[in-house]
Amino acid sequence: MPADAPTPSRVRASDELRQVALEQFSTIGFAASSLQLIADHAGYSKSSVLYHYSSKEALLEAAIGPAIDGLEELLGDFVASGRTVEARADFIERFVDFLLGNRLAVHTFVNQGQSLRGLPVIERANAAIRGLADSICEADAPLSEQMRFGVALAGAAYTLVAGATFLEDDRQRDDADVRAALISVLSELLIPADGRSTR
Amino acid sequence: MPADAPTPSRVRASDELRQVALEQFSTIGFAASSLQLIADHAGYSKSSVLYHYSSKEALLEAAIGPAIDGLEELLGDFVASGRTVEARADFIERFVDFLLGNRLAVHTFVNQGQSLRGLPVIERANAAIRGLADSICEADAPLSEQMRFGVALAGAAYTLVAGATFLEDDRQRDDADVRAALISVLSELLIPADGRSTR
DNA sequence: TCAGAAGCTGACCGATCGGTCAACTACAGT
DNA sequence: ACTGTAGTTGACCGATCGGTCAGCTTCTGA
Repeated sequence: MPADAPTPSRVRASDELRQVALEQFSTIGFAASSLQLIADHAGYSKSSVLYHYSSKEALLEAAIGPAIDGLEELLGDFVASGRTVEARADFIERFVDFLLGNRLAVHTFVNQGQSLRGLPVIERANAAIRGLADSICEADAPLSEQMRFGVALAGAAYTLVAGATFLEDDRQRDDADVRAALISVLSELLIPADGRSTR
Repeated sequence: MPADAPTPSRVRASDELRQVALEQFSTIGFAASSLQLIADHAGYSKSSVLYHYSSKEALLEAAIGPAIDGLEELLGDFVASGRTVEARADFIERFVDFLLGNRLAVHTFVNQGQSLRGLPVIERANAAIRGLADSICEADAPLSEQMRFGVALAGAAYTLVAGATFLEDDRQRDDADVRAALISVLSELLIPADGRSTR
């Protein structure tokens, strides 16, 4: 088989397993997602899962690793850019897009970042989240300012992510509408206006 | 032993176990908190845990049930009161106090409300959360308004709760300061001002 | 003194966990 | 036709899970 052929009509088994695993990890949790269950949902045997991924932890890494990469890149760019109002506005937009494009992965490492401590990939996610909080909000800022940032970021992430938990039977929103509304609310909270200052 | 004597100098074993269990459930998760682990942390045997609580699920119920009762009462009072600005302000204050007084329990059923679906006590918690979202924000409100409520409530809950996850090595905040800052931010988001309306 | 309840424990049970291993099939290159 | 490799699988392993049970102590009320 040519090396460049993307396995034309059939999806790769490893991709299938990674996607099924991500769905399980984000909905019922990593601990409760047994390899047997993932294998059943994907239509394979447990042994096949362990053939493509050397361990359950490796499967988690494959499932949420790329999203963490994206978050790290987002964080790096924001730090590199100035602390200007424009940089903030740009960051908010990219952050919302990131959330919308990585809902399941974000749900997984945000909700289980505490319980899964010790796993390298989770430590990486926690470091990124912490870096995000630190960079967007300096330590000497007043507490109400820090609280505003915390509520904005956590609220945005959890609202999207918990939409799957508590609003899933609701009519599915148009992503574009959600994006606009979320950017609006976040800007209101994070872009300095009237009396408040950036630092 | 007289029935009214509160076991004077010694704390009750069941209370001790309930507290240890709550700590474990909120930090490493319900699934990962084995009865053996809880027993070890409390200085009892696994059999003793199952003597005081008929099952692991009963232990969860004892650990987070009271907090859910409190949330339901809070919700009921808010629904009973009018939809006035004063009612909202009062609700925000009580809500923040509730979060501060039930951090571990809230952490548990907010973060694991999805993965633990099926357990009666968790269903009760999810119903309360959903009722809260529904009552504070009517379905016909504009999306940006709903998003504002979602970000506010979820952000507040998660900020306090994730403080334990990502900021625990930080110097511990004065609860009174946190309370004031959080009430300030939530009021800014939820109390209708300038152009926006209550419905 | 003694009956009995309360509290606590180790031994044990079946089920399930993550993971290993040898064997089987299908197919590519030679 | 032969060989090697990728993919897949069931059988199996030790560990741990939640839960049951019989038995041990300690104390109390009659």
